[in-house]
Amino acid sequence: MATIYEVAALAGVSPATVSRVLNGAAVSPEKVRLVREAAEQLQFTPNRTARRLRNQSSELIALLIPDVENPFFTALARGVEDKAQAAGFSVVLCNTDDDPAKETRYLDIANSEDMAGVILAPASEDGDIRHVTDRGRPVVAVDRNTGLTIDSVMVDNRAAGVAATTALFDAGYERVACIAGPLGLEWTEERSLGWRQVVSKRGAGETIDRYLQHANYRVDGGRAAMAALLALDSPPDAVVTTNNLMGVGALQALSEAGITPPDFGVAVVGDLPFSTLHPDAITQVHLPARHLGTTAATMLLERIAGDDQPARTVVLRADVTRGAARPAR
Amino acid sequence: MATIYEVAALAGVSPATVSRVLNGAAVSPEKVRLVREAAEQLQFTPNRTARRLRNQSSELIALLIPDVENPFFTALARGVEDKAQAAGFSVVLCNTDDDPAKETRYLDIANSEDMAGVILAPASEDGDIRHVTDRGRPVVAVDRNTGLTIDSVMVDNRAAGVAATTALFDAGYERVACIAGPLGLEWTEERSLGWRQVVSKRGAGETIDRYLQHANYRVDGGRAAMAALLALDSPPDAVVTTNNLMGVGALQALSEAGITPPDFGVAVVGDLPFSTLHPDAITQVHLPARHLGTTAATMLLERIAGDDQPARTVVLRADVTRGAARPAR
DNA sequence: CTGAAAGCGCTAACAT
DNA sequence: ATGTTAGCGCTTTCAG
Repeated sequence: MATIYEVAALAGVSPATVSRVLNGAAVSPEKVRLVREAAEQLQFTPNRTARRLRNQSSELIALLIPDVENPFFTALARGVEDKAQAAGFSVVLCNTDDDPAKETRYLDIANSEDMAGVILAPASEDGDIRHVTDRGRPVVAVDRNTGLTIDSVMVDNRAAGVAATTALFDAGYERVACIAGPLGLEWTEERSLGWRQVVSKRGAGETIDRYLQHANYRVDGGRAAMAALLALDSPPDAVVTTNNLMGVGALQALSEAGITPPDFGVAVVGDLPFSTLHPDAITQVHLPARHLGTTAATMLLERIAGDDQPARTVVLRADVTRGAARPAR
Repeated sequence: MATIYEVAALAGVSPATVSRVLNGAAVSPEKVRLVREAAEQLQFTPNRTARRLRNQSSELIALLIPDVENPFFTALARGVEDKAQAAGFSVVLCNTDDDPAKETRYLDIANSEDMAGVILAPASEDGDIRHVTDRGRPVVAVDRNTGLTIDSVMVDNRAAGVAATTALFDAGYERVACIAGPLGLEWTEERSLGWRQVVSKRGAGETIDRYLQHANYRVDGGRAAMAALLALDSPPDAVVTTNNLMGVGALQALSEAGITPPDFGVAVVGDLPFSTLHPDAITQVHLPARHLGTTAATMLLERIAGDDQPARTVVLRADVTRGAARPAR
């Protein structure tokens, strides 16, 4: 790797001048040319490590998500990347696996790597985010809340749950169950509260609790929960899942039982990734994953640029694609 | 951020000793204790930037993939991450969008960030990989070939195409079409050559070319190509798609036309992500995505550790899950 | 075993 | 407008 000293020597100027040319400070056109030629000739690329050590900051944004294999988060990542790229920043994607320890580890790395900022889908509400914010490094929470008052971009989870459930009742289903994630995770609890809210008005009141299943929030969890629901004495005729992956699992279980929507109503909070079903067989509450990402990135970039207004919370709304009506029996 | 100077001062030793403690060099037990306590008290985290500038190397691995939203590549990424984590390395995921310019940009970054190595699913066969290898930084190619003789981990694409096509003929289909990616991409051409090879033996010879569709290799491409095939005078009764995403598109187009496998045979090279279809309705040639990642990471880590044997190429095999037989008419 | 000091490549005062 | 120089935080000779 050539250094600015070598470039300077070849161009017959001082290293400082080379640095100035690189950073667009005032230099005579003549020397600019000389430096550019020398840099070209030596295939010079500035050493980011040295620059960073000097500047105590980099053009790197850390994006911490629970799972790169979940399309919701990859879409979000795409949104972040688009905005970041355009502003000259690179994004470092980190998998936390929803493990607070891994999250902490990555936050420490963000610090010791002098990253410009962090976008975080928090694994828990009480992570070590202060380590980062205390050092003046901006952090934006996305999709999930933190205990701290920092910028955040959320989805109206309650409304999403309500919308999914309402769509099913409107389509003529009467016994609407819910497959929710584990207790204690705010996003899934909110969505299932939305379900409960609608069911308590429009459903057959006494069956509410039997119709609420908690599962791990992945495909296998959704599948198991759906199987359990189908095995009930008086099974539901429709189901809401509080995320995309459990939706896939539920549909798999239905398919294995020989049941096809809309014979059984299905509403998913989230987008069914790569679905090969007929588009309006089911109801989808589309979460604005990518938009979540672009919004978070925009806010973070503002903070990086020095904006220090009070913490903001943006709540994005999901929009619904309603599935077909329940077929007559 | 506390520095080793502050730790040293607090512990009453020299910065060099602090460094030694951190790096496990020989230091008297007494001072080790002193240093550890001081570090603890100051919440000291070593500055990676400074360390890297000094050492000219980091514990960062760059992973360049065309698309984070493609489950094949996220599975691969998981594989890389697992191995890397275990060895104390962090993985930086970079999206190239199959754009050689972006690829070059990221390779430059890998250089100027002093990354330990690069795992690359190349966007083209003649990228600027030399920039990196010339600097002695190890690079492992994965999933696709480069022009250079470097370590690589591949899939037997031809065999995958053969396996997919054979499964369809064996299941009783007679007019097997192929939806391939754009011309000029080796991986998809190889897979479609596998198809051609089988069809020329077992198929109705004269229709080969009409049954070969080229599409962009994403969902919409597969869908359009499938629609085109269905509109032919004598349409096929089965189709092979050369990747996962086009498989999804093809299934969508079939579903829109009211056709359900196995009434129409479908074989996909790659895994159908999050499929809600009945598991054996279609044939899948499972590409060992994760294994590709772990293998590449293992090879890269060996190189990083100093291994300098000649370049190796590992070819992994796909295994097939056969779909149902064609129903009698 | 330990400390002093140089230097990784770059940038930002400070001079000129 | 340009050159000189110090220093970002760390590791590693080199002395002792």
